[in-house]
Amino acid sequence: MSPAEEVMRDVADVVMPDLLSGSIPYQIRLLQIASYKSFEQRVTGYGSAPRYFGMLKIVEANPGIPQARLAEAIYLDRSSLVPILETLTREGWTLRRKTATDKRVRRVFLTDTGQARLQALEAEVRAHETMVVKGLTAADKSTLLGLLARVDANLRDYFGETA
Amino acid sequence: MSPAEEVMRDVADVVMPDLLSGSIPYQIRLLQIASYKSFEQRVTGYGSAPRYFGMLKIVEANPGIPQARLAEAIYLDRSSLVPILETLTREGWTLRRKTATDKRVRRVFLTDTGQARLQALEAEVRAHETMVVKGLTAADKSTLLGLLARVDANLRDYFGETA
DNA sequence: TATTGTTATACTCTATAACTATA
DNA sequence: TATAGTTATAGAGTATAACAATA
Repeated sequence: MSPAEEVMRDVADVVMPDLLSGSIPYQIRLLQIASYKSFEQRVTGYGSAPRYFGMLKIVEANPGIPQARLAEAIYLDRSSLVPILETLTREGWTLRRKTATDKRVRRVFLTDTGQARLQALEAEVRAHETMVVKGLTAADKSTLLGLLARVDANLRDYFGETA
Repeated sequence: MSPAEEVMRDVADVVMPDLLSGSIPYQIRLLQIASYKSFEQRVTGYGSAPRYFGMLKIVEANPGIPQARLAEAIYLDRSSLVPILETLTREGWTLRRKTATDKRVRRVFLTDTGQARLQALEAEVRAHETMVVKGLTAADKSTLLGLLARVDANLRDYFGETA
């Protein structure tokens, strides 16, 4: 068997192109996938809530937010939010109330038990974040968030110009 | 109408919780979504290839890589890779050849035209990256990649310990 | 006319399990 | 027994278009 006929048997032997290793969007993408997977794997026992933790925190901070505003805040079409709220309402996290002054609008709230369970979930979220940023000093984290914010500003400019 | 009855009309009025603004995994997640969306919106005329650019670069750097190794390199199940390769092969980017020494294995290559078109696509990818990191110095980019690599190391440790 | 929430629908992406052929 | 590729299938998650109610 000539060397050219041998078959690669181990991922460790795969050559990663420099272009990818040095690409900030590519690294962010890989990191996001790994971070999200580890989060979902670790945080169990909260039904569908972990994946909507950010959204639930926004509801907590904006009690009675209209569905359309909530959808915009998490960059979803308002039709995509409907099944999510149905699930979270069925699981007891959220409730929707009609608005007296504008009968088109339904306002979203946390239930009392949703509020309480969100505290417990938040502790798990913080623990996960601690794992993710282990070894980074407060200055490192601040630097990282600052650089990510600058990248985010570029993307907002881009969408602002093209929208 | 009492103030409490007024309805929020603008996303700008939504309060973003500090926990989210200061969360590195959450910011990475939002950034990834925005970055990927801007990339797909900008780079057109290359069929399905833009979303698999990273994979195509890995094939380029590892000509003849077995499907199973390629799937591992991009963190996909090997069954998920099959329809992707069927599409890219149908569009003329890739080809698969059986291996003489191990008849189970199919090795993946770029076609000549795939190789040539990948050069043109790469120019678009670089232009997109330039937009994303606009305003960052070489030192900033290096710092950002270094901090992301440290986060990535934490996640690899985590998966290494739990797998 | 425009907005809100909803429904119907379709498409993309992914994993799991089971199969075949080979090793 | 284990591995490589495939197929069938199912489940998220999302968007678009069209609708009724309301502004």
